[in-house]
Amino acid sequence: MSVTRKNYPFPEFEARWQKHWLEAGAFRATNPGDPDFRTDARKYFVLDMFPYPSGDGLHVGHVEGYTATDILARYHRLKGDNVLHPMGWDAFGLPAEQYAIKTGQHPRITTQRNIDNFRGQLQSLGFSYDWSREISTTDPEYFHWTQWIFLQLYNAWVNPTTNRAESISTYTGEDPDSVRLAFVSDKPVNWCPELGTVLANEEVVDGKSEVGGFPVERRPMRQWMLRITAYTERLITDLDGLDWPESIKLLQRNWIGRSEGAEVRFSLEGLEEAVTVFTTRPDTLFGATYLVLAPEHPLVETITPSAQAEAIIAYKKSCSAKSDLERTDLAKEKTGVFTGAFAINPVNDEKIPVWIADYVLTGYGTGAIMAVPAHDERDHEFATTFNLPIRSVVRADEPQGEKTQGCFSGTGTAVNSGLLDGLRTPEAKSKIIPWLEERGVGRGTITYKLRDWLFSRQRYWGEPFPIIWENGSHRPLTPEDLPVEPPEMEDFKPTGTAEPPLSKATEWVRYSETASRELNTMPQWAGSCWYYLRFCDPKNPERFISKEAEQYWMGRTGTPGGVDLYVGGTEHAVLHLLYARFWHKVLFDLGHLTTPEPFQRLVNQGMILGDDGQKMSKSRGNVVNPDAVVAEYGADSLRLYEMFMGPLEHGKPWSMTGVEGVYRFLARVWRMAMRENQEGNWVLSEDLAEQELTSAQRRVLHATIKKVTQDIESLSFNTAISQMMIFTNEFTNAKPRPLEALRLFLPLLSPFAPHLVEEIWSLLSAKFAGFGGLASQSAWPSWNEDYLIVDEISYAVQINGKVRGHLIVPTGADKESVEKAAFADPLLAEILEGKEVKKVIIVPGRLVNIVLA
RNA sequence: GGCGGUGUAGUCCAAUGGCAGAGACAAGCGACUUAAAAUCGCUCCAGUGUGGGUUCGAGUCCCACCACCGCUACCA
Repeated sequence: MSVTRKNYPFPEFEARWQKHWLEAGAFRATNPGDPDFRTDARKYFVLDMFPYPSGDGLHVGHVEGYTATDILARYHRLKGDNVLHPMGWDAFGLPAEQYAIKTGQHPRITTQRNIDNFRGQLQSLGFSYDWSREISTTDPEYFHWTQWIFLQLYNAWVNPTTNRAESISTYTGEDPDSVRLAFVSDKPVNWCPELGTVLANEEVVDGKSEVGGFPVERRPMRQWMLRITAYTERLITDLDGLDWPESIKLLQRNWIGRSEGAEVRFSLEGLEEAVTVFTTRPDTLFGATYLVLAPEHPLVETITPSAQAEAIIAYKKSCSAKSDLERTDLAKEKTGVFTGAFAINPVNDEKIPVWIADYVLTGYGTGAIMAVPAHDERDHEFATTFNLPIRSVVRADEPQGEKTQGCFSGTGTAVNSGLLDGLRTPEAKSKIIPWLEERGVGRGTITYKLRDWLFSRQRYWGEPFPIIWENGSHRPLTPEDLPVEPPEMEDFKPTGTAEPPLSKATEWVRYSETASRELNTMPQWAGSCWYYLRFCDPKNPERFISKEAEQYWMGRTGTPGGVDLYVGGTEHAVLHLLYARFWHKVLFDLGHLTTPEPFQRLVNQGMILGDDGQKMSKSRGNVVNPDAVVAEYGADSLRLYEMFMGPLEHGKPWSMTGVEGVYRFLARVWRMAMRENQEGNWVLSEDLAEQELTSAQRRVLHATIKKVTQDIESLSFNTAISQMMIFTNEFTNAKPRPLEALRLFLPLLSPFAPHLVEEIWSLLSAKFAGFGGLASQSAWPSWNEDYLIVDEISYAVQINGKVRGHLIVPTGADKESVEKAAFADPLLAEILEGKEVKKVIIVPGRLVNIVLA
């Protein structure tokens, strides 16, 4: 830390103002019904992705997003809005539990310590959160309602006629458990032996766990699932009405992975069973030269003649032995075995062989494909490896040249395809589907990549399920039984088997003589799926959110989303943001919410890189600790620097000298009002005076109000700061300095550097009029366009687009007089000597372009 | 491999299709100072990754390529 004297005395006042704001409740949002609720104010709900309180503390990446939202929150307060700007903790999760296992400390203790640390760090940055609304997902008063929402899911189904969730009591079929939105499944799941838990598809990357990078294998286990697939269409179409980055919408659409195509039934030679395949290219049916089933396909045993049985069993064994990691590693080499069975192609009655291969996945489509090696790369590779026939049935529009070796997977014209010959690919598709349907051998259909959400984990540190098992069947607890708190346990280590750690709490597990509790817990995502709702009404003991609070904070007219602005990192594009939308829609369908979408406007902050341009990491040694920056340069400098680095959405490298730059700027602002006297104390500057602004000063001031206002609205904080630097450069040396400039400027700076502004504001209010109260609660200034007008404008004079001279004309001159003035210029006359003018283009206020023949 | 994003001064970054520079960092010079720091003032530097195209006019729009970053990956 520097021992030199600070350029401005931030250590003397930053902590003081933080304390003052907190004690005064300066940033408290009011709900309808509160005594000081203002009915005339508009609501503004600006939300951060609440952090997981890790032991490492706050990262400069957190600070970036949190500063952006804090600026918006403070800006909207100054505009008079009722601003909801809350903070909380996503505190269940694997790292806390693993740390607890390592150190023997209960996760509740370490989590509480980390939360206290995070809260202290956030408060030291002056963020204007309404701390009276703080929540933690691990608090029983909070997860009470997480469990309640699970019961809503358990007790609901999506009625196919309305395509909306409703009470399970409206279901008239025989097996309600087959349609519940929360259900039990025995399908193969992602099991991570190292972590001792199962994981959602979204948590598995390259066959490894997203947390820790441990190998993940597939094995069948009894697990709770959430039927997110019932919402695929709405999760896609409702993206349209949201003000989100297109790239994030695209990520979600791709993750949901909608594919239009057809299912086609291939009968099997000598057998009653048939194989149904899914294809997006039914127009290539005539080019299908073999079928492939996934090794786990249920028909494999049935269709395999005894002669082949051994080879098939051996292959299946080798596949299941492979972890997902190995399967992806070996992606290039296609493997497979002929089953010995043959299928009949329904379009031409051709007899084609049936193979099994692990490049066909059991979970997608029907788990079986028709292979068209001439027009699908994977099929082509497989057919080449195993010497299977390749038949071309689509002619490319353009000759493929040398690439006769490869396959053509684009669209073109059907050939060698009987009734489809001569048709373009889209027409061929729409002709063959009705043809298949008429003959009962196929139908048009849509499949999705999105699978149901695996919702249970074999962990201790998570929400217990409000479920009881008795005689092998499950039933829900009632809302009166909530919350279900986890048992106090000394030993919460994973058991090393699929048996969850809660099984060791035998007292807790036993619910009655014959019934026992569900032993799994919910995944970390559960708590973050609805926390934004709880912020609206965090203390309500009766409901997860009151009707009034929900309608007020989440209601919007004309748009589907409730939260006005949501800022966070891209890493949640397909996890949290998809899960939260799903829960929100279920609660909406069940009548608990008024909007169909949770987040209207979403912004992703870019990643802050180390000063070497690399991702910050401990191993690279390029991590910047926000606490150290605050200690050396102050909270305002850190906030301002992170906003000045560049566009919010972009990745940008850290630069300590850049921090010094904004620090010097803040010191200049300080010296606009303050002067250091002989004794080395800061006193109000004698240059300050109630003085009329010059027209040049007034122009800069109002241009600054305009630019900062517009740039905050568009989240262009870096250019807003740049404009405030222009203002400061203009005014630091002005003598006398008009107080009016500070009255209007300080509120502009206060969302960015709130401590500094608050301090100057209070020092000025002691001596001058018009600075009363807190700067954080003053008013946002407005600008006057008239003050921005200048008397004369310089026009560029171009010949054929090249600048050749300049021209000063009075503001507001019409095109004709500008043109006249341009031609009156003797320099121009010289250049134009003997040339023919073809065209004159005049851009008002900017330039004259003379086009010569 | 696919998708998305970004390429502008030594560096970070600005520029509704209209004079490439708002701001900052770094560098240099000067003022103040016994000196230094701090502060103040001034100065320097690119024709916008490459190649085409559209246009009176392109950093900006279109096409192709290159580089870097991010996401995704046998999804039929």
